[in-house]
Amino acid sequence: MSASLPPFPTPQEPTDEPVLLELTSGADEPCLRADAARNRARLLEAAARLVAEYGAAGVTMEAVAVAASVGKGTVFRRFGDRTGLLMALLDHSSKQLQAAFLSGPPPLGPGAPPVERLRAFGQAVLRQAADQLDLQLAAQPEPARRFSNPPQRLLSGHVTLLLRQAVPDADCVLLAQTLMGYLDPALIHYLTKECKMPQERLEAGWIDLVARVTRTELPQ
Amino acid sequence: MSASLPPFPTPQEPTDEPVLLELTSGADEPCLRADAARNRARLLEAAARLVAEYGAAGVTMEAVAVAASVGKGTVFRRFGDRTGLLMALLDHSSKQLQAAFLSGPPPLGPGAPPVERLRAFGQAVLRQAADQLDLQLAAQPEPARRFSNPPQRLLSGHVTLLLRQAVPDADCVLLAQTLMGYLDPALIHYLTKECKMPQERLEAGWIDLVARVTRTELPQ
DNA sequence: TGACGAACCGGACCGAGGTCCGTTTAAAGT
DNA sequence: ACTTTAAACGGACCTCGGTCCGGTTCGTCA
Repeated sequence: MSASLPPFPTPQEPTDEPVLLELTSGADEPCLRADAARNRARLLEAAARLVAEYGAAGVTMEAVAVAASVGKGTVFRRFGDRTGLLMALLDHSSKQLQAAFLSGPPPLGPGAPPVERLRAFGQAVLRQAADQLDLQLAAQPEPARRFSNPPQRLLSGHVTLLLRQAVPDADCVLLAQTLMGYLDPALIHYLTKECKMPQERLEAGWIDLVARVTRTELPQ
Repeated sequence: MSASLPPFPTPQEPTDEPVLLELTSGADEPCLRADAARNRARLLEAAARLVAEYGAAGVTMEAVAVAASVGKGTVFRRFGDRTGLLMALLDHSSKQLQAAFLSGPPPLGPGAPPVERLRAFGQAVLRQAADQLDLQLAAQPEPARRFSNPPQRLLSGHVTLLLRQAVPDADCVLLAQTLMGYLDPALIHYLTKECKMPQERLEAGWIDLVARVTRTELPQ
């Protein structure tokens, strides 16, 4: 456990919370017209079917359009681009994770000391990446936007807050980005698929990394 | 300086060095036929011109082919794909950096203690990324290959070796990937361009990160 | 020098992402 | 019910990365 920090039963500091909230409540679906909503659902379902059958690589914008009996332009109007469509597919489990660490039970949610929450957070992200790896890889935006997309910012924002509690006088934004880098789907793919590392090693690596970054001792 | 570590005047451990060497001596240009070599040079020069004039986004495979008065197929035959061409453009400065940390003067090259070399390494990479940022971004391969490409592996391999000297009983491969994540061009772009962070903050962040990861004290 | 084969060349071709714009339609107001 | 209008629709169209294959050229060996 951490050395000089009292346990933190407080949910979060209210001063920093708005940052997260405004990112959480993305104005994703302002209120779609009836036909638009119907087509959106059709498209998502068709895309999910294609993923299940041919993998993420099989999700061609035109294929999705055809499978949903919808014009190609409609797909782009609704989701912006291919990345947007794939991220929409990931949205559900993404929201679940968010809820878990924003308001779920400890140690992931509020109530546990920050370092413990950090450990749980990494573990949760690593396990979510284990399934969905191909989809998360395919949903990765072009490099220039990898860090600016809302879900990514929400996650790193959360890590930043936890770090601020754990190591108040560090440059927590930079440290948070470093920690998030460890959870990059592309890295996880490389380590697990190409280097054949077992999941447990990645999780142990995360625990160790958190300890080093926060300058605390390893648990147990 | 580091606490319990003796200074390391030895260049590198010879046992691990082959790993780096085999990566360094990539069989890039086995010995091209005369016309092929000529076209290769033409293409690189044309590509560089296009970068200078329109930025990396202007480097279209066909545009390069036309500017070099060469068939489109030739571009692909020589460089494989767009990423290959852009990486070839970066190759020169990339090789320079390699030479600097493999056999250059300390603290970057052999002769300085590993933690000091790590600090110098990050600084060098950050500064090289500062120029060439657009090019390095554009040269980024698709996510699934970001970590498997030779230059990346050479860099992370070097960091791994340094870490093995600094923190022998850690999982240095994972720690090295973490450190490399901090030096990701996409992250640097996000932090400097979108978050407006000054270069100095990134460099200070690196120094601090190295200290935390190696569990040493900050210098000075 | 002449002939042979491997390497190279080039541009037609294909697939996929993304844009455009004329047409259709859902919903709100009269 | 009728008009209106902003939003949604759809598919032709464009660009660009990547492939393919028939024709050409370099280097070698006799």
